[in-house]
Amino acid sequence: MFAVDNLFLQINSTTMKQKATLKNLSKTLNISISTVSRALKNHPDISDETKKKVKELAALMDYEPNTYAINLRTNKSNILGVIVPEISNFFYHSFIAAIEEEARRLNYMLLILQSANNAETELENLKLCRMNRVAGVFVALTSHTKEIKPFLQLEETGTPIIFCDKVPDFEACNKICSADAEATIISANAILKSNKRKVLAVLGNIDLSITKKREQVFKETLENSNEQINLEITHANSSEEATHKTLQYLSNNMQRPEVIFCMSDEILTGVMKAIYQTELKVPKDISVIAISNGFLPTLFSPEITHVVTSGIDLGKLAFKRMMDYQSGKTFAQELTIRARFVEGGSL
Amino acid sequence: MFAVDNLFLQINSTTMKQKATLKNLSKTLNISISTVSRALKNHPDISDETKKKVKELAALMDYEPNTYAINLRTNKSNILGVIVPEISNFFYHSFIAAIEEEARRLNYMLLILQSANNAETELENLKLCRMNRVAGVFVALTSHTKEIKPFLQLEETGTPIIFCDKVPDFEACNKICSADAEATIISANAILKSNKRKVLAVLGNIDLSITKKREQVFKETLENSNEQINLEITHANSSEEATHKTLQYLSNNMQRPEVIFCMSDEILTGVMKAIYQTELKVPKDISVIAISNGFLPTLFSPEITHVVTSGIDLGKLAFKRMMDYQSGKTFAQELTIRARFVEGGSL
DNA sequence: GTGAAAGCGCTAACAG
DNA sequence: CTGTTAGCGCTTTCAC
Repeated sequence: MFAVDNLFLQINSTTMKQKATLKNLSKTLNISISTVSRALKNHPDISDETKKKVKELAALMDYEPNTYAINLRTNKSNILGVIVPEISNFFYHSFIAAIEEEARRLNYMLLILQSANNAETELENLKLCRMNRVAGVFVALTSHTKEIKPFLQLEETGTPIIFCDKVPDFEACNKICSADAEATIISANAILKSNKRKVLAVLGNIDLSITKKREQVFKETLENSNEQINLEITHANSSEEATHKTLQYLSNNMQRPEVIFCMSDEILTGVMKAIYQTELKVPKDISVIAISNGFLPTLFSPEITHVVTSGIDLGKLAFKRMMDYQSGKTFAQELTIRARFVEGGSL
Repeated sequence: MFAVDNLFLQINSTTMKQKATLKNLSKTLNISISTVSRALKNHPDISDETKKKVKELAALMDYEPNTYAINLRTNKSNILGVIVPEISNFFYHSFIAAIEEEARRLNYMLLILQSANNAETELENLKLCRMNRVAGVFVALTSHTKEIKPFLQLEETGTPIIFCDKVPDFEACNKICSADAEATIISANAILKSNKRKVLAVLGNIDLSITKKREQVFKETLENSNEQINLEITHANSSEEATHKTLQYLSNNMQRPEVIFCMSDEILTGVMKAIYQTELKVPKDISVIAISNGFLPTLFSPEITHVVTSGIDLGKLAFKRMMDYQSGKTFAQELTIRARFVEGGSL
């Protein structure tokens, strides 16, 4: 204690204002920088006495290692890149939140980047990841991404890339996907079981592969059922457009669908607004089923029957894959999050 | 061109695999590192010829500056810290999205950290900011934060701290707030104007200063109106609790409120669920008004009349303040985002 | 057990 | 106009 008090005085008068660095610590203690460095990391070579001395002073001076120096020296970082088309989206939002939680637990930091659903911005984001020597990157591709070479190139230099949700076709890479087909099949089967025969499917941007996939599977499932289904399909690029399109179908009393399938949360909000604008009651006059991230359908009354593909689950699994990669399992692997049916009162 | 081709061959055979650094560039070009560095930054001293040569090679070798080296050398970074109690919250989410957008525009990167509404985690987050030599930090305090000294200390070392939304009482610091009182007054006045006299106010966690403030202002505004108002107040710590509490009031037919005031989006979702569980119709049987971030009220039908305090506006203003700070305006300043009344059909 | 020394990639005085 | 030099703070080999 006495020694420390002594030091304190000394520091107060001369070095207090100095930034605590290994060099400064070593100077005040009159030992070498390397010894200080080792002591702080509990290197076995260093005597307990020295360790104690060093650590006490370090605490006193609020020593904090300079991450830039460390990263420069070791040529790596504990930063993980996360590149998503957009943050303001239920799915990606919970995806990021899940990764954030895991990252914090395991002492990683996150560089969160959104591509504004723009392939060029995405490339820039990748560059930012490179420049920051990230330890790995999670990426959900934009719908316009044609070229994944830059990603694979980065991976070749030893930086793990985990493609999430929106993944490329190319096989030899790590992918974490939602069970899109499964979710769609579950939805279609629920509709079949409900015995409604006039079906309206409101889908997203027609250019997105996820839209194409869901459309195809949805159609097939209904067709293969041997039931006489009257299926209408429409596409909307936004919640507003979904409202608009849906209203057209609802206003035509002859053709009015008995059940509406919404392929996403965004579509669902649009569709529900359309329904509210009519006098139709759910589920008496019209039924609704959606594929969703899980939160939104519970806001309505009755709650909307939906199939969950969870961004949280996806984020957690992606993170786990990243950690496995970091510990050597670098082979390509495709993992899938299962879909889950959630009974609401809307079907 | 010939020269470049030549270089290419040379690179291909010997240096291609090397990481592009100033050193490597300088070696291949037989000029000094500093000249390369200057050429790349368009330093006026350097001849156009040299600049051209250097830039061509840099492009060819995919040169990317090492941010760690730069930050170490210059002892600063283009990273801004963002510390919020939680991301999964309409308000903070849009707050972050707004900052993200501005940051991207001005070439800053974001270190997004959530404190899980825990003062200790918040302190750790601050430490992460320090360790990363962030150029500034935006912070929305947790409701448990008692001690803001660590923040002020960081500011003393030259790192701007902008307190946002949940700000400390201490005056001598930069704050960006929503006009809480104003939003509450607008809500209360809307209720007074509606001539409903049985009012239920559903508020958030009673320990939060924002709750106290809104409660106090709400009460005062109603009291000062000289109208005979029958006001009930209840508190809920979660959406679920809000549902539960609201149901108790709704089930009692004698006492049933005519209008419900929801102090936040979270509360609003809970209250609406409760209403849905009864046979009551909005606004015929019961009216609703909320203070909100703007998105959620539009999901219901009729849309909920609300007062917007926008996370986006707050984020944008906070970012602007940060930039002003960076360019020298370091004096303490308190800025306020005005509230905006949005007519829905629920009152 | 401890220290000396080299170097990660870059910037910025200073010197020509 | 270009080069030399001295670090930023840290890790790590090698030597004692």
